[in-house]
Amino acid sequence: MVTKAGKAAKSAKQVRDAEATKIAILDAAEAEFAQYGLNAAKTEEIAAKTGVTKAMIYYYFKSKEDLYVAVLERIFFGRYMDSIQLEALEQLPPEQALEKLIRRQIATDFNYPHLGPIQIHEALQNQGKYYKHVLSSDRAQQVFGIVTKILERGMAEGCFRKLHPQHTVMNILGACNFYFTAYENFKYLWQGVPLLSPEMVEEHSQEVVDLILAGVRNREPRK
Amino acid sequence: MVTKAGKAAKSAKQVRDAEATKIAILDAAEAEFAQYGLNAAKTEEIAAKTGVTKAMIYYYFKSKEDLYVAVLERIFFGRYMDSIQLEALEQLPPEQALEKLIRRQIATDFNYPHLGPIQIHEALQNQGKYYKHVLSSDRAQQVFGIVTKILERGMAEGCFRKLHPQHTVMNILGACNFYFTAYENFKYLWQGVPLLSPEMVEEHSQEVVDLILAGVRNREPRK
DNA sequence: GTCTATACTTAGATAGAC
DNA sequence: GTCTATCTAAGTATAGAC
Repeated sequence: MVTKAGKAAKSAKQVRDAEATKIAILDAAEAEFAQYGLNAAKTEEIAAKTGVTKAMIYYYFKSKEDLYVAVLERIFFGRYMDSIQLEALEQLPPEQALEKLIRRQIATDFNYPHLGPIQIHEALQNQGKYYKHVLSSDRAQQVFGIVTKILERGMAEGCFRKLHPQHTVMNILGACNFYFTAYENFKYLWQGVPLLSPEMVEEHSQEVVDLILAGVRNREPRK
Repeated sequence: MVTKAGKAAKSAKQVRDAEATKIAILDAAEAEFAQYGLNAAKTEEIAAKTGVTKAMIYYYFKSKEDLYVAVLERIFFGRYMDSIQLEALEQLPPEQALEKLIRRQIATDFNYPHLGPIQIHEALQNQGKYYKHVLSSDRAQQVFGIVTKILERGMAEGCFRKLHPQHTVMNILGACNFYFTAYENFKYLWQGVPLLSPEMVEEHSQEVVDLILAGVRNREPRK
């Protein structure tokens, strides 16, 4: 998502504003890295999209690698974490918590379309090397632990059947994210289906919620 | 997956064998494109992995782009299609067909670890441009149509609840594939869990089968 | 803080010998 | 069919003027 501050600053040309320029570069870099990943992204392109010269990138971020790390951290801590709001789910009944989690995950994928692609490129191209310190941070461990806890609580209370929490977390995220990740291929398979329209995304949410909730629900509740 | 013919030919050095060299190049290119995608892949690296010089790549394939297309076609028509065997599922009862489909999809992901990454890079980096003619081919349309038909048959027969077939196809594929795609990131989140061991992949299969079958099953069958 | 110009490096592609 | 050498383009990064 393009930050307003960034856009505004660079459209009113030649205004010297360090913070705005930095943000504009981060915004452009985010889009470039989302499409190409660290290795195929070009600083030239990032500069062009930003509306500044390449030299500015190196002035503010020292190297392409450093810029990449800055983008990774901003999108995870500054976007994903704020948007997914996992803490708020801890107090809800397991089924409600799971439904909200799914809806928020999909809304986040839709609102921040660069998030998923950046994470995938990082996994495939760099084997998570630059993402390691993000995901092994206390904050990330704690927040993802909440999802596992929701599933365990559901099993303990008897509303969820016996599940492997870690597998289930991945399967849920897979169902949420694949839709967006694979969209550009599937549009050729299902020509004419407007997969990325808001209506279809809403349909997607509902389908995932129905599928997953039915998939985890315990059909033989204790007496 | 590295083709035997390719390996063998290039380990017995300097044997002039056009077909074997071509296969060896395709094998190396497949691995390189799986990690980096078209744009970040380097012909230099492909040549080094193959054990031949860069010039050979251009002798056999004319350009990096042409080599990429050759890899895409081979992995889809020559690997995926043979491995997934969708035609064999048409006659089975819907639930059995769906279970087999999931198990085969995951086995295919495991046996051909380059397949998923190549497809994803193609979607993200090139918006499916080079994959278009593959996925809009009669063969692909027909084969993926089988999956949709299995779901529709299940609904017609009353064993599946009301589903949107296209969403369901994507959600199933997402649950199957995300495990492998995101592995390199999740290993940092769940340190010590051997996600890619054969035992865990078997567990993954079982979890997805259980989740999806429970998720689509009709709980109020007609009388 | 921003630009222009440029050094340095790598990667795609080809020519020509063997 | 394979290699060495090389051309050319593109990309990362820096120096220095404004």
